[in-house]
Amino acid sequence: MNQAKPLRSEIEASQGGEIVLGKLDDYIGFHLRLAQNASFRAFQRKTGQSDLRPGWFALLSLIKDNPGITPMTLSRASGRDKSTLTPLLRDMIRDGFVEKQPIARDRRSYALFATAAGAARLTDLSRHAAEHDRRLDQIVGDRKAELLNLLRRIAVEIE
Amino acid sequence: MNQAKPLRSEIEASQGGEIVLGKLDDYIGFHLRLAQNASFRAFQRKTGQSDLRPGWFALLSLIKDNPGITPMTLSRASGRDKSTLTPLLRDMIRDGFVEKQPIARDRRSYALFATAAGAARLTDLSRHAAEHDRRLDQIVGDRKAELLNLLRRIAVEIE
DNA sequence: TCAAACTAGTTTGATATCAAACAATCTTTC
DNA sequence: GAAAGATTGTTTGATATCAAACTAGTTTGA
Repeated sequence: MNQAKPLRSEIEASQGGEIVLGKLDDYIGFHLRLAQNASFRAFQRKTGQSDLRPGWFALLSLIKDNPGITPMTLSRASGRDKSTLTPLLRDMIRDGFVEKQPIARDRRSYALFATAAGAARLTDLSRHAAEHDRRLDQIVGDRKAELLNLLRRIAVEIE
Repeated sequence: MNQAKPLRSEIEASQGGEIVLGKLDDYIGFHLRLAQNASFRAFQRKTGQSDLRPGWFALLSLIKDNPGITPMTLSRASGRDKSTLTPLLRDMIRDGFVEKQPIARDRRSYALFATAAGAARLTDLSRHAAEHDRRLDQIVGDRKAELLNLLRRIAVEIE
């Protein structure tokens, strides 16, 4: 349908601010990406000045709250591929925010711990992250619980 | 708080499936990323076999529904930086799915149109995309309208 | 009118990300 | 207890993405 040559009026409309989303407007995946992208960029702008890499906050937080966690478990908890974590962990260890210890019963892996410097840095980052998320809280208002539930279900149930 | 050395029980717990999300569990941004990432990966797996690049679907759909749209407008509509679009558009034009035409009144820019091949490809992609989004629809059930509203508001209002 | 400010698109550089292939180690199965 | 299979972490290769710097063209305003 609508295979005909576009009308002049349609073309004119496309130049202005009147964008037709079409079927896209009904796609959860599309809006999910738009929202996440906008949120991620805003967070990055806020923390970028504070010499923080955006991926660090979630990882450091998880390591602090789960002392001895392994890279593989961390990968699942943070929703990122294990190979993505390799260079991030290397840098966090190099910079003294995280330490690794061998695991006796599995020599392939290692246990991760936040150092005192890591905990301090996390506190610092938490200020920015909390500020950012407070903005998100404002936007969603009293429907936050429901939103979180839906997002959790999407993350878990999609395969 | 909880600055003390981690208990052995905590360490053990971190190895298993019991992950403590801590403050993260209350962060919209965190769950947004998790959900988007999972959804994106699932979509990619579904369409990857069909020789489709995931970024193409939204762009092609927008070009088809907005004949004559410029890269800049497309950038805003798709939520991606203009420089991200450059190589994507180049490839879509090279492969004959999209055509560009000069704009008389602004020689810096150009107008984009979907070709017949592009429309055909879009139809093909739509099948996969619709299938994927039907899965998302199942997960969110009757709260879809509300979810879309929240996601739209986040994308627009965060700055 | 024409210089200054702005805007559109491209190029370049830096991250982030996944997936596949690999090596080392564990676990299972016979 | 040894071979086969599974799991963990790393390396490598391919995209996607943004931001900043750049070029070319347009708009503004003095």
